[in-house]
Amino acid sequence: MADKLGERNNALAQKIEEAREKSAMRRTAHGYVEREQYLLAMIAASLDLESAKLEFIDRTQFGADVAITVPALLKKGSKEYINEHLPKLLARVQKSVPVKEGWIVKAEQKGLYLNILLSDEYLFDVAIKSISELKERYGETDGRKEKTVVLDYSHPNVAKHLHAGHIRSTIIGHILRNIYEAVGYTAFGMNHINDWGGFGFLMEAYARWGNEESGYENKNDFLYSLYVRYRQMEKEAEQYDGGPFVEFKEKADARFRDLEAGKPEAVELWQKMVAWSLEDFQRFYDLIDIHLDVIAGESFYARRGGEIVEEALKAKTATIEDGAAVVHVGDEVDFVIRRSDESSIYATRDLAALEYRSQKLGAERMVYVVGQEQTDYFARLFKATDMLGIVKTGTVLEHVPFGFYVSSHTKKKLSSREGAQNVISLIESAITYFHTKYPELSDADIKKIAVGSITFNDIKKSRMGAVELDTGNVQKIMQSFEESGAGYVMYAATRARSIVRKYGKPVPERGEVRTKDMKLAPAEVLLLKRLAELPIAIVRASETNEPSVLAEYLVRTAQDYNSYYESFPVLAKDGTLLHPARLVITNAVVQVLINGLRLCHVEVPEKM
RNA sequence: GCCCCCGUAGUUCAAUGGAUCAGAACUGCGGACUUCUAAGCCGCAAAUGUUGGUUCGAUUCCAACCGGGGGCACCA
Repeated sequence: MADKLGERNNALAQKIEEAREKSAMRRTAHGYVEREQYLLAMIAASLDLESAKLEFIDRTQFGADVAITVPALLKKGSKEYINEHLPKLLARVQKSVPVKEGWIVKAEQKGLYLNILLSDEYLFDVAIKSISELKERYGETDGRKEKTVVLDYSHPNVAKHLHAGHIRSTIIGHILRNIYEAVGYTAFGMNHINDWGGFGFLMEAYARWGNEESGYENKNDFLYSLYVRYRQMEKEAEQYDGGPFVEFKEKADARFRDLEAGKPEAVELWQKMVAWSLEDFQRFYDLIDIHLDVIAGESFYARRGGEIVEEALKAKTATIEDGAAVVHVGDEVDFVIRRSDESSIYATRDLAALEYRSQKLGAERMVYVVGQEQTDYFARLFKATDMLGIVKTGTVLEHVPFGFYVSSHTKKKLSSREGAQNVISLIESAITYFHTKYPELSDADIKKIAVGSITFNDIKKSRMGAVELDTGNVQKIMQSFEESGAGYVMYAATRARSIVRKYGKPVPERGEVRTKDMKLAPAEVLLLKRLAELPIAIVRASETNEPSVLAEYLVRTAQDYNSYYESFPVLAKDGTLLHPARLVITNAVVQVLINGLRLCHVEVPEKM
């Protein structure tokens, strides 16, 4: 394999492997945070209730802090559970160490639940302890340590512009990547750029109209103009039955075969064009400050894909139908894995990518963050993967779909032309908008607010829902970003931090807080339990592939804090400390909000 | 035609099959405030598309229907 394509792929393979090694080492070097360092897990462990479900409940409403149920027992019938098992459970809890040592003030049965009232001192102590000890790593857990996940997101198309859908994939994918890392995975974000399919057309177009290149400042715009031009020909061909497009297509297909064969001229031209597009996309990635671990486009997998198809045909797991290689993935459903002219198709490359990620990167889980319109495709791809034995047994393959950006006028998906409304200008508009509105803030803070508002807007609700954009009305779009919740959470964090900053001295250690100061007000009980929930929210977000779970949690936490802030002053006007415990809680709030927001790709500004 | 997703206050969204409250935000109406940042706080009003089924218990699961969106093989 001495051709240019082969050389290039070898170099890329090495880079991918290096990136993975680095990521795995980073994870193991700083160790994993054990689940048992957290409040609910500690209670469960000390009561020997591993299979039980524990959840925080409202003390003002239920007179208790934690409710316990045992789902396994519940299934067998509630009467049996309530009359037999629950009293036994209660007796066990009442004899346990936490009760003897006064961590649990009261344990009682209430209907289906075993309710536990914690002592204020214990609640304060444990919640604060884990936060102040773990600091920026508070929220992480070790549930998935030494597992590898590959996340596939962003995947723009070469020679086209990024559109709104790419933002969603990039943002949701990147945040999921952060979340997976927080639950212990070695996470690996891969940008599977479409840099292969349809390239024959582009190369033929370039051969014909490439001399117009100089008229374009942005080379990707030039490529896009080529795309538009041959698409136009194709459309006309559909209308007038062939025409000049027939010849164009023949030549284009020949060029694509040259490229797949690794012919130097073809590969060189292709590389040049891909670089033009990447340069353009990079502006977006830089602006939003999201950088995937590796860019390995479809081209990287094209060759191996061809071999996989051959092997499948030989093994008779794939057959030829109308000249194309297909896998029967269901009744009367054929999944095309190679075109009838024997060139590769996206499925060919996707199969090879699955194999690479499983065999070479050791991925135990693969997550595809791609729009909901491709649900059928991924179901078939995964079925075919299974039938051909492409990945190791037990590998989890998931398509994580998300809803479209829709026009708030028509409620319909933005057309690709509307979608092509420049993503970059959207971010720039946000920066201008916030600058005008809050002129006293620094450039750095404005950028944090603008980027944070955009990313949070994408994850504040469950990903399947459509995100409405008031197309053509920048002001309205900005308002929706402003109301997205990011500002609210950032604001809560900023004002909490300003209290800590104003105090100016190191925040007291929890050991320095006197027991009598740990007598908690209801708002503090609520807030501390909320703080203790961060790791739970992160785990749930990872299990459901739903960043909105974390976003919701952060908004609720900010709400609880804002409410607390109003009625519980920490410092006197001259800056002297009124109440040490409140300062400790405030400091913990700062840490929790910053940690949660960081996973959501939101940085807290210095000032708001 | 087949397949997928979504139907919850006027609007945009929450709610691992559970509690006495189906929670928020926006809008509307009404408040408080010379202590730490008002992008804030407090209060009032307002909702599970329809009909069945499973269950001790359904917004959640199942079926049908109604309404909205998306997809349907050699594009990605």
